[in-house]
Amino acid sequence: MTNAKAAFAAPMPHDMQPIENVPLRVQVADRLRSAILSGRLKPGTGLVETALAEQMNVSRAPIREAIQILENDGLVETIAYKGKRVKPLTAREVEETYSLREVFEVMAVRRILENGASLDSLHTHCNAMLAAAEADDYAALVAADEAFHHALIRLANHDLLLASWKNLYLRIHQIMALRNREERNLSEVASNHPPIVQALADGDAERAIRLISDHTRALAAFDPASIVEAL
Amino acid sequence: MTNAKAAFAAPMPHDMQPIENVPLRVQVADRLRSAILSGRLKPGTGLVETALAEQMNVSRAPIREAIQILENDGLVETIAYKGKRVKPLTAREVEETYSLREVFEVMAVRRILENGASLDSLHTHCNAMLAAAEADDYAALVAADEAFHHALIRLANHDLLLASWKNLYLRIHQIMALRNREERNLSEVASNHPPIVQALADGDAERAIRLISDHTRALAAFDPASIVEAL
DNA sequence: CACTTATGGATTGTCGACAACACACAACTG
DNA sequence: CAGTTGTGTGTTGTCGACAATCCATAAGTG
Repeated sequence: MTNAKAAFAAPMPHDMQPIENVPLRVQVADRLRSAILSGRLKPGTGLVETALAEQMNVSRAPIREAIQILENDGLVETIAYKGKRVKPLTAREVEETYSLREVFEVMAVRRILENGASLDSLHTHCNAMLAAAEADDYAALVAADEAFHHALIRLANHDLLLASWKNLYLRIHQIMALRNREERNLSEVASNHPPIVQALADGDAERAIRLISDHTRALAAFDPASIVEAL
Repeated sequence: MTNAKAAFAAPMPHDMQPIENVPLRVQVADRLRSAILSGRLKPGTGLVETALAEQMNVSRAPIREAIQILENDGLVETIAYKGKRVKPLTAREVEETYSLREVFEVMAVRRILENGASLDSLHTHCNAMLAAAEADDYAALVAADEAFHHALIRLANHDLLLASWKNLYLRIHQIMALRNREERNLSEVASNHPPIVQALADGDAERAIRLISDHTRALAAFDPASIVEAL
């Protein structure tokens, strides 16, 4: 693998990674997205281009484009000549988000059973969840949970499904951040997942689908009081 | 309903509709989208901001934003500092598009059967299709077909599903435009739909789902030769 | 007082110019 | 001639300024 071209070049330290050129709009979009998904920017909050531009010390152009990116993510909405704001979350939207997610995951399960795929990654993430539950580490549990479902979708080998699921999961992130963490039993959440993997391993379509359905549906419970209504 | 405020105002001709202020970016986006969906702009075609700006006699800003809109529609892709182009259509993408559409429509059928909804609109569009087939009017048939499926999704009463379906259908438009019209029997296509409505009316979930599944799957057949490969 | 018509402030929409960047190809160097 | 370094060209990325639009509020009008 060693490239002949580099025969002359000095030995490179390993930590000299390529400096990546991140356009401003992406940096801005990432910051804003993170703020929204973490709940620091609440639904209904107005986003004013000039103000953001000044705060972040860039011109309005990248801010505009960043906001448009978030609009595509479904996190921000624009009202022409009036303003842009973090999209308010309605109870209906939450319900729809989770129901669509259920359909996506069921589709993934179907495809995995039809086409076959290694379930190793699922096992790994299951173990991570159990460990996190053991350690009473909420953040780690959530991360492992997402990793599990992400892996599940990826195993379906369907790029469009994966992209759609990722987009949908953004909102789920947001919802989870806003939800008052009426912590359900961590180990209970963790223990929900291994049976799914087992059903997949057994090739038991009906059981796998039922488990996934029940699981995603259980998460949809949402305290409407924690929804921040529109301005 | 006559508004008291308008008591003084002159009688208005009916055809004096409100002139809507369409931002340039939207006009540009609509034009470009139409060109892509109709196949006039083929996959792989490069989109150069300055050139488009000059052609359409606007500045680059609205062009940029329009292209970003199309990117969200999944019709265009950007390669940083290199260019933007109409997203190439791979056989895989086509397959994925149709398989996801199938899942969406099955979801809609399920919800309609669970929640109930008036099937009048479906009947109307069915009749339109049959009439179009009778008249051997391909364009009308395609339009009625889309209207039928659009109505089906709307009946599911799920805004997120509707939005996702619309986005997906954009690509289907494009695919149909590029496909060499190996015209299947028009009346055969038209006659596929009434049984679906009947199954819905009968509340026969399994039959309705099977019919919809078969129907969308039948449409997925695609001649790979008609795919315009990347540049 | 009911209604219409100015006015001002805030925000987005559009513009033209310049900077940053990637790529291809020419020029150089041993 | 292999490999490196410079240079040019075409494209996107960013900027600051100005125009268009909307909304709320005030001023006018009978």
